Amino acid sequence: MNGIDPKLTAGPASLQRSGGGPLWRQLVEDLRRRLDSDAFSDGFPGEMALVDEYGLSRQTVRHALKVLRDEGRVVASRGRPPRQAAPAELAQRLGTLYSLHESVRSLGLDQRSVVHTLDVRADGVYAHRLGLEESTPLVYLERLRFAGDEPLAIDQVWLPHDLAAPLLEADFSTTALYERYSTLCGVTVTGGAERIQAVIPTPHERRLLKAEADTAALVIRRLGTAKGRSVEFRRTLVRGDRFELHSDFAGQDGYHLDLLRSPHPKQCR
Amino acid sequence: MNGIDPKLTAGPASLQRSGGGPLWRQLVEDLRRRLDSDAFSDGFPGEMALVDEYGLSRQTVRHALKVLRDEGRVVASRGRPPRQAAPAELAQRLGTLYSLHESVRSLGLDQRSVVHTLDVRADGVYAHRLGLEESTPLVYLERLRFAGDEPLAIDQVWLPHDLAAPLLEADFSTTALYERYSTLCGVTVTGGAERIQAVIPTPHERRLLKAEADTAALVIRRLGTAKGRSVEFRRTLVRGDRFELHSDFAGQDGYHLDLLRSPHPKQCR
DNA sequence: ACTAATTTGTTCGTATGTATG
DNA sequence: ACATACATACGAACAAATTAG
Repeated sequence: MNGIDPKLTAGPASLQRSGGGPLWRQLVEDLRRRLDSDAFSDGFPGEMALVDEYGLSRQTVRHALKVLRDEGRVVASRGRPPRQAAPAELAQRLGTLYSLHESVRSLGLDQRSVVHTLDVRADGVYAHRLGLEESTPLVYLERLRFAGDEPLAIDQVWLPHDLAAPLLEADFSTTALYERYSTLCGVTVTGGAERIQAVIPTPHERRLLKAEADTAALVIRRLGTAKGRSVEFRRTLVRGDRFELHSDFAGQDGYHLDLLRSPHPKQCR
Repeated sequence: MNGIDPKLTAGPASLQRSGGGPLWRQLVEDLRRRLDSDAFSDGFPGEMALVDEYGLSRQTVRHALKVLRDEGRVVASRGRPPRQAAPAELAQRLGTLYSLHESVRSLGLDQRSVVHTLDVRADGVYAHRLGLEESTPLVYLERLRFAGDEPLAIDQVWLPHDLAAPLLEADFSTTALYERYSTLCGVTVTGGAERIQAVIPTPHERRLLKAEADTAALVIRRLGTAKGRSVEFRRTLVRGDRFELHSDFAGQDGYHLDLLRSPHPKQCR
C-alpha cells in the first residue's frame, strides 16, 4: 500500500491492527521516530489531530502520549490549544551527573567552574568512543567544578567538532554546558549511558581537588546521545569524601548523586 | 455503617465515591494494605472478583491493578484463572546489591562465601539504624564473598533477632540470605534504600579482599524493609578494581553493578 | 488432543468533572 | 464565557492465552 519506507518519512506510518503488538505501543514508536527525525518542529499535533491522522481512538492516543510524557519527550498542560513538543526540554533527569548539579544547586551553593582547557584537538581514543574516525577533530573542555568554595569534581568533555564548534567562544564558568550545547549548536542530549567506578585519584588530581591523601573518588564516564548519535563523552572525577550515590528501591527512583551530610566520614563504618 | 476499623481487617474497606480521592487510588491503597496484612495468601482475587467485591467497573479495577503491577507487587498474564499475587516473589530488582549477585552468576562463576561471624549481639549504632532500641539483640553475619577464586566483597549484615533468630542455624556459604530470610523467617525484603560511596579500604579490609595497595572500593549501605518495617541493615565493601556501576538513561534502566571487563583498569582514563 | 470456559489484554465508545489559556 | 485538554469512570466488545473438562 505505502511504497515509501516509513522509517525515512516524516509523516505517520501505517499501524498494523493485528500482529504488530498493541496499537498504543506502535504509536509510541512511530511518534518517537518522527520526533527523532525532527518532524513536529512547527508544533506537536494535538490529541484529536493524532486521532484523525492515525485513525485511532482518543484513549489509545492518550495512552501513547502518556508514555511519551513520562519519558519527558513531550510536555502538555491543560487548555493549550496545540500540543507542545519538548525536544529542547533541557536536561531533565539525565542520570547521575545532572543530579549532582541539582544537588549542589539545591543547597544554595555556587556552581562556579574554572576552565583549564578549551580547544580543538584530535584524540583517537575519545573519537573512537564517540563512534568517530580517530582523526576527527574534537572540542575538548576541561574544568574544575566547585560547590561554594571547595573543589568537588574535575570534568573533562569531548565533543565532535562539527557539532560543537560554536562552543569555543562560550563561557563555561557557570557550568551550563548542556544549555549552551542546545542553544548554540542545536544539540540536546536526550539519552546515553554512564559507568561509575571507585578509584584513587592521581597526585595531580588530588592536588586539584584539594583532597586528603586517603580519599577515594568516583569516576563517572558518560556517553551522551542525541537523535541516535553520540554527541558527548565526559569523564567526571568526583571527590568521594563529599559525594555519595543513593537510591530508594521501594519506588523506582533510580540513583542520585548527593552531597554528604557529614563533612568527612572517611571510613565511616 | 462499618463499625470495625478497616485498617485492622483483612477484608475490603468501603470506598468513598467522593471526597476520598480517585476511586482507583483508594483501591490501590486498600489492596496494598491487604497485601501487607497477608490477606490473599490463598490467591489474589481476579479482576472480576474485585469488581464484585468493591462494586467498581472493570476499568477502574484494572487501573488500580496496573499500579500494583508496576510496583512489582502483583504479576499477571492472560488466561490465568485467578490473579497471582507476588508478595513472595523473591528479590526481583532489589537495587544494586541484587544486580551484583546476578552479574556474578551470569558469568558462570561460583557464588561461594566464607562466613567469618554469625552470632547474636547488641549494637546501639546498628539497632538505631534499624529503628530499634539500642539494646535490642541483633543477628550479625559477616561474610567474605567470592566470585570464582577471587574475593570480591566483604558483607556485613545486621538483622533484628526477633525476626531472624532461625537464621542462626543456617548455612550461608552459598550467599542466599534473602531466600533463607524469606523461607525460614517469613520475611521478604521488598523495599529499602541504598547509599554508595567511594572509599579506601582499611589495611585489614584490603588483606581480606587481596586487593592491591592503590585500590579504591565501593561501600554500599542498604536498609531493607518489609511491610513497612526495617528488617535488614547491610554494609557491603566491593573491590573497586573489579566492579563498576553502569546505567542507560535513554530508557529508565536504573543502575546495575557489574564486573568490569578489563582485569585491572586502575586509573583508566 | 480437543473443546469450552475463564481471565486478562486491548480497544472502542461514552460520559462527567476540572483546570487552563 | 469558551475551547481545549486532562482526569476519572463506566460499559461493551473482541483477541489472546490459560486452564478445566
